[in-house]
Amino acid sequence: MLEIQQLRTDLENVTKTLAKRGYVFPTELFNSLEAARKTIQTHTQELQARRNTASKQIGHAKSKGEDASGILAEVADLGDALKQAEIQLEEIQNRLQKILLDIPNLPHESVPVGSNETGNQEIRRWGTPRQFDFAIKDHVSIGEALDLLDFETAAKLSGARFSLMKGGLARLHRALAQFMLDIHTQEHGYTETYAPYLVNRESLLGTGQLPKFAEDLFTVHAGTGHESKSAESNGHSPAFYLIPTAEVPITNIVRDEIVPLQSLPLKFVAHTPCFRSEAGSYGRDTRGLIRQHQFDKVELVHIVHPDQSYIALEELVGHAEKILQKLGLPYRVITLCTGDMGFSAAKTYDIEVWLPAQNTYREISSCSNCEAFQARRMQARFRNEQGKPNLLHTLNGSGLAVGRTLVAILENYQNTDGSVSIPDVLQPYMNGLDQLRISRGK
RNA sequence: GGAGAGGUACCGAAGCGGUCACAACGGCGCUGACUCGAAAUCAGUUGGUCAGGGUAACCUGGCACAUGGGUUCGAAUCCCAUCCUCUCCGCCA
Repeated sequence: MLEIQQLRTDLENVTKTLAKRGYVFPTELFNSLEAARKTIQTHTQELQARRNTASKQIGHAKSKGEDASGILAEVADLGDALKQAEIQLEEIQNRLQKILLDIPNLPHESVPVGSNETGNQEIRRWGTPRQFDFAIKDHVSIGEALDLLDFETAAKLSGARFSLMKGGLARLHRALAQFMLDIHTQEHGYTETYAPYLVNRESLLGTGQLPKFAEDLFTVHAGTGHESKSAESNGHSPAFYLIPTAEVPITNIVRDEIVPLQSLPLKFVAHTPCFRSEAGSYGRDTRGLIRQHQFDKVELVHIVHPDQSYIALEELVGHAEKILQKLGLPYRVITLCTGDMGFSAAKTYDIEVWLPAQNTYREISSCSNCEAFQARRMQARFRNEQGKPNLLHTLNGSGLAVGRTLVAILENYQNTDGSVSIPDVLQPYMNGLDQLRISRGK
């Protein structure tokens, strides 16, 4: 959410900056609502002030045993007028609030301007893609040939865009998450957290997934015990939402809080499943583990002093990169352009890992500085040097998406005989196993 | 699921129809005194949010007693609904 003050005083610049990311600000609507708000709010507050003084006078008079009927008569029709004004004001405020909640964050000045992913800027590469002297397979073929990956059964259990992993692959998946958590807690100073996978509406409003992106989320309704009478069909609002990323519960830790200055920065890491409906992505990445309704992610969140957030963003990307370096997976880092950034971000770096079967780099992490955008929605504050509450800055980034990292390992570490080597750093997590290979029935 | 207690500022907590929300009383924070300095002690003081006005420090007013309704000239206080926390019982991985 942007600061409404900024819209009032600097609307021209704000709309210009928003236009860079393709957002058309409803200037006329906003201005007319603002004008109405101003008169109605002033009027309402005047009526309230009159009611307050009159009531106080009545109280004084009655306590002294004097006659208050004069003032009572004076105030008789104030109630109706006030109620009407309050209703009007609330309606206007709601409409303004709705506009405000729909406006994306302002891009930082360092963000390249562009309308889509072609405007993104590569800023560095690490590692050299391996040269294969045999015909390489993609991760689906590799996993299925090893009898460790089974999409058909997953479809039977749940439907499309779900996966079933077994044996060494399931273990490798677990190993990756453990490895990432260990590095981030032991080497990068994060606090490990375990958080709810179901969250309420307020949390999603706080981080910006709601109200605009409801169709991307899975909802959970409280059970009635009767399938036919499920609350869903009654049109009740959902009791919970499945988290699309751990960013939601973790960032909302500081919602409605005033954090003491000396406890900053807060750095949290969490390994959670993520649930996304992937509405609007039909036909894209339908094969394999790249785009699933359910996937695991290790998420990094920073809660920082506003002066520190761009330093923190560089650190955050570095922490995610470290994982890929330790795994020996080639990657590149790109700065998303204004048109390709997410709703809440002021600046985003994507890390893309090399996938040989696709002969390209694919997103494996997205690291964003949201500045005060989420903090303003959440009323997440700290007590500043002067002892006054100030909005925090929030950042989040994947460190990393576990499923996609698994894909990268399968493809980059595949061998000519169909086996897959396990990176050295993961072997301790695999009970010393150094390869995934055919072993029937296991 | 049953019974009870509770949700008031940064924290603890009093208030239980008007003169205690300009929120008592503690703590915390800040300022000053004492001290070489600190601790302790003593004194003072502030604390959320929105609007209007002002370059500004500030001024004026509104809102905020879990949330949303209701009763009333007036609600933290009375009534209704919902959420959450705690204690006990039951059930349970």
